[in-house]
Amino acid sequence: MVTYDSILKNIQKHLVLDQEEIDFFTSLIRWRRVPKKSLLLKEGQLCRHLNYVHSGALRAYCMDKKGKEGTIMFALADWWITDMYCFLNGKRAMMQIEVLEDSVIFQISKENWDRLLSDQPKFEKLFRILMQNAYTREQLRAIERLSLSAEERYESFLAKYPVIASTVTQKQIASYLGITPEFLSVIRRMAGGKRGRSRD
Amino acid sequence: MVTYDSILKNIQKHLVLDQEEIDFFTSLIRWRRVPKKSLLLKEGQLCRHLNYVHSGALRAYCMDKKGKEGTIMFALADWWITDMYCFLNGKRAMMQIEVLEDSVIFQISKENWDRLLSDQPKFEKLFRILMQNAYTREQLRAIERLSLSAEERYESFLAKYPVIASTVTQKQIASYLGITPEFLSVIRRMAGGKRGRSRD
DNA sequence: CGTCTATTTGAATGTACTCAAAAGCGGTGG
DNA sequence: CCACCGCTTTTGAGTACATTCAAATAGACG
Repeated sequence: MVTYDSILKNIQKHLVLDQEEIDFFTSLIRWRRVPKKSLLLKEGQLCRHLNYVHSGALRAYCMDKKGKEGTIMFALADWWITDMYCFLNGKRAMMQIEVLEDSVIFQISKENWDRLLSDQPKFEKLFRILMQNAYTREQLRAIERLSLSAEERYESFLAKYPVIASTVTQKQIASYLGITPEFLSVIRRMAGGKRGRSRD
Repeated sequence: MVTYDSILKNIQKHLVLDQEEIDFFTSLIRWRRVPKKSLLLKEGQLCRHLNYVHSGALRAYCMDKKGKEGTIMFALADWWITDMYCFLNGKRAMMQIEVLEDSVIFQISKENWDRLLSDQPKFEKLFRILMQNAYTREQLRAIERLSLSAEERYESFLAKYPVIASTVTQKQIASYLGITPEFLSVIRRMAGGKRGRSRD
């Protein structure tokens, strides 16, 4: 029913694998169905797994002391997601990972991840590339946060992640952009006004 | 005069190298003295090198359309710095890297970096770890930006990077935190006031 | 010593937030 | 199938946090 095609294709964008390596890799992962609204990771838990999203939608977020949510990332099909810092360092999670739509994920445990990297160092390259992509993405986000207005960040988000934008709520987008949902609503009204007027 | 000890020690925190690997690695890097106030990388240039700071201080920043600077990162002794996205993808730099103090750096060109990774895949692990550290650092920065006030972000910066804080100007710290130097000055006055009053 | 930039200070302004309430929308059970 | 419930989105008024601009002061460097 659920095959490893998606995750293997994702990996084989970066590595050439023989059958033995494929078998070893697949022996280390397990697939899980996770229902909408469930929490894949709760704050304070140990984060034991790295997750690949086969289908569905997840969101990682954290709470500030006033209870306001800050969305750290979204993960749709073909994305990897975990609380990376806690996964790597065996610390308790600072974030929660919430299931936005019924999803199917592949999980690799920290133990198996360590085994994968020590037994098959070839996979170092895969994770080097995934980490460098994640790094450059976060750095670009920091740059946009420093140099763009809330409205420009919203436009940039729509342009970069149109599929996410049409999957998640505005409240969630607002918490990713670092603004309130009320203010995002104002931004959308203003932007709509601009476009509307330009057609006169 | 300048030895490879510092960079080799940095690498050997993550990898065990034999003499041949050390020789190969050092054959791929060159050291450079760079004077204060010079630009190691200019916006629009191709970013051809990954830099390791042996001594001194560098800063990466970008300009928004109003000419306001946003500091992306600082790099003191024993840090790695480049415009990673452009280094990896051969794009023109979006950021500038400025020399804050007379510095000595080790550079590895993109060509040599590619060669290093293909000839000595062992180094994949090194860069996987450097990338994952950079990623988790940027992610934490995003979290703080989402959930902390300007004053709290400043306190966190002081706690995390005391050496940087005492090396660079307040203007530069402000541009890293995403606030104006005037407002940072107000924050410092208020914080000083708090500490002062608490001694009454 | 003079120049240049960083830092401080204050007033006026603007951007984004809080709070409250109404409207919209989706899901669920009767 | 419809009515209700809960959550999201919109709207507006008042407010707070942070910016801009201008000017004075302090520091660093040649």
